[in-house]
Amino acid sequence: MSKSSSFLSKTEIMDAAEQTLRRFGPDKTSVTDVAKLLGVSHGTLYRHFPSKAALREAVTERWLEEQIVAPLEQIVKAPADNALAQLKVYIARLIELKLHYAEQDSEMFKMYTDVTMEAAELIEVHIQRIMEQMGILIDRGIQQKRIAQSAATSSLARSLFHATSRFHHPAHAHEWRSASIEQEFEQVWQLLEQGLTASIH
Amino acid sequence: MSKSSSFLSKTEIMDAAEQTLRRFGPDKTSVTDVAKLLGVSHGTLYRHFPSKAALREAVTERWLEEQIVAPLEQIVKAPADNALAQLKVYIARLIELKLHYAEQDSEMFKMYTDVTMEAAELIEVHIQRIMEQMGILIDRGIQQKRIAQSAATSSLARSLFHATSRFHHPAHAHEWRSASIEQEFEQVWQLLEQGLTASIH
DNA sequence: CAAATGACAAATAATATTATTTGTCATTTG
DNA sequence: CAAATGACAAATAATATTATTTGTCATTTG
Repeated sequence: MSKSSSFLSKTEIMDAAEQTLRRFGPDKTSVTDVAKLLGVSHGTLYRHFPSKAALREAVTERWLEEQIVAPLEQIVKAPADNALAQLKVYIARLIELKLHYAEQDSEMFKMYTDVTMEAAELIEVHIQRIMEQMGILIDRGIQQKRIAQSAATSSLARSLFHATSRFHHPAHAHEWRSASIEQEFEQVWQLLEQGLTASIH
Repeated sequence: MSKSSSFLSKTEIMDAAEQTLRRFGPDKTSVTDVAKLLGVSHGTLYRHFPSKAALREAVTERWLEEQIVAPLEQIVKAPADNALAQLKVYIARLIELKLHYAEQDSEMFKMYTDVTMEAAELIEVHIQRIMEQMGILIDRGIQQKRIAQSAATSSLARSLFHATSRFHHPAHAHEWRSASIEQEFEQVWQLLEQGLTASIH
């Protein structure tokens, strides 16, 4: 992780912070550890981030964008003749990604879980991003006459997000080990899908 | 809290434990504190409960039964010409009760939150109780042709429980302060209700 | 003799002490 | 002169030490 330019950039600091977080976990990484990895004094980091919390949040925000929102954007961008099926794929993928990172990138997932408790604003923005993506799929479904226009798109997106919280909210991560969790989502989805299509079939 | 009979009963111990939990909170109450309140040696309590965890769980189980399940049973028992509306009242009341105790009986609610993390079995039994009650209302709704028999009653009950987790699971308690929480439930319910009634209207 | 006691060891928690970390800012460096 | 440094105080965390709590069981009590 040698610096490419003469001056230290936010990105370089965030890269080093992420690496340190993965190694020591969010409880054990200090600003000093990150500075040590970069070969600079810890005071330098305070010229780029106003506080440790700001650095943690910046790293988490980027992680969410790259690891969760970007892969989901692929689904939204892909052409689909059945937007309702696509919406299910979208939500199933959201759940799958959360489960995957909870297991495979546990320290960064813990960081994200911590930030969820502390930085409500950042998380609200992230949820907003997810709901916007879902909104696109819902609108597409309405145009295809596969989803009934029973409420505003944004309300529907929010309701779908909340109704599936158990499957993607980090507070429930320990419940994801259950053998029946996939089946449980499947059944919740059946109910929601019937709600979305009501008065069409 | 003077003992009514010559021998110490489980109930007396649980009463004293509940009183102590309310006063000191689940983190600060020791078995010795409970024994002190009863005027007995702490060893005596171990003749009635195998461990502190068992006592905590017994108290929580009783609390859930009395404070949550019993009031809900009133709704289930009441005669209703519209079982679907009754089902909504049931779930709204479940949410209202959780919110009420989170605010008004915070130490016992904290005890319940702790137990939810530790004693999965006890909580699974409690959820089972709730789902049985919901099952009765769902069956009633099917008979009244207000709910479509799209899946097994127990599956529907479980799905409704999971889809509304955000509003009654203690891990979300801090989110219940949001001003829009009631409206959010209202919208999730609209979607679920349309799912439940699909192919009837 | 069933119920309760209380002395005891091991585990856990609380407190006191020491070490690290966070955040600032006057000074240094390229 | 913008960027980085490093000395410093205050806040926080880690460790060591002491006190309490948990759980057991041989003995006592009504």
